[in-house]
Amino acid sequence: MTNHTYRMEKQLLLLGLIRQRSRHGYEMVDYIETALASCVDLKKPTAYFLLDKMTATGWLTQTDQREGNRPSKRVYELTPQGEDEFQRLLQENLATFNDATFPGDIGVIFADALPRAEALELLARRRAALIARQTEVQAAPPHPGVLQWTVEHVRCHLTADLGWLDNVINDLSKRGE
Amino acid sequence: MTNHTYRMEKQLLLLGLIRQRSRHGYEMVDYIETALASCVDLKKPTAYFLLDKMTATGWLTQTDQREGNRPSKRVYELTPQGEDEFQRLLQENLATFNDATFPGDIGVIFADALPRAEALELLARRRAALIARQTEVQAAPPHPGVLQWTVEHVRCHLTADLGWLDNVINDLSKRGE
DNA sequence: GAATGACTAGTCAATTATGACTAATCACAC
DNA sequence: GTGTGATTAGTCATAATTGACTAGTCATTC
Repeated sequence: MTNHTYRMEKQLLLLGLIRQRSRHGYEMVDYIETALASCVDLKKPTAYFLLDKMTATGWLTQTDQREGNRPSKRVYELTPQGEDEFQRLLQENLATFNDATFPGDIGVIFADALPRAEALELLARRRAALIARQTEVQAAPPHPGVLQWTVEHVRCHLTADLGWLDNVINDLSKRGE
Repeated sequence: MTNHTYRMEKQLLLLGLIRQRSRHGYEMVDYIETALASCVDLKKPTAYFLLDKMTATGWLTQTDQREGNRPSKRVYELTPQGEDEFQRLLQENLATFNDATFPGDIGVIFADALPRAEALELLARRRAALIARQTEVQAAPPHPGVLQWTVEHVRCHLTADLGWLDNVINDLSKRGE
């Protein structure tokens, strides 16, 4: 009855955040979209969907907290089963290696459908976007604790990517000389 | 009326393959799952779905070819509008930089929920899987033409990833000394 | 000649994900 | 006092994707 569907990482992430301390939805979604965008892509409706599903399964509890007249917060907490599931997902995640896919390679594969000069110009734009991203990451304030690792991860892949892209551009511009 | 849905790369890929020469479905799906797995994740039902949709939109034509008693092949060909769309998608793909996401980072973020020795052992397994993948890629026969670039891409990201992972393992094993 | 596996076609129900929307409260600027 | 934007909640129709299945032919092996 293992649950291979509903990409586990998303559930792991939500469970992990709630485990650190009880949280409410908006807070998590906000945090994920800002601090953790480099790890997963998780939008609000999906988050609420998973949160409800995990509550139904018995991994979470929901409690409405109302402070003054503010719209009420729905606070999520981990149940013992939730903790078990968290442990399981965490172990699996840590032990597994997933390699990335590179949708950008598809364009490269078909690049010779374009005049070479045009392809090179478009790739130059891609390169500029990569550099911009790199600058952005370098300029970001240091992230606290473990998050530093995620930033480092992005940084090192950007560097690798730039090297590869420069090779591609170089090869392409030399072709047929 | 641009079509941002149905992740463009998948359409670009199908259009590009059909553009090279007319193809039938099985052939493409097979090729994508073996040679192009590092670029996209595209399963059969999705492929047929997109192929039908693009035919309905007028980018492709379908012709059934029957040789002898063999089950018929459905051969796809590009229409002029298909060619236009291919050009558009190709230009966009080449000019765009997309950074990867790293679902594996989620586990790392929560690694201290586990005894350190256990976390390290699990990460060692991840590392072994990465190395295995690396060996596999190195051992693969040289790919023809442009596909070499995609292999190179994977290779360089695996190297980067290994470096990062070793840092993480190292940091983690030193913590609290 | 029976079985197996590669080649070819698909389908369908179910799962997974999101864009775009509504709604309410509060703090602050103008 | 009137906006405007942040904070909190969500929903719903639709899009996107896939696992698991059916179905037929051909070549080859036992």
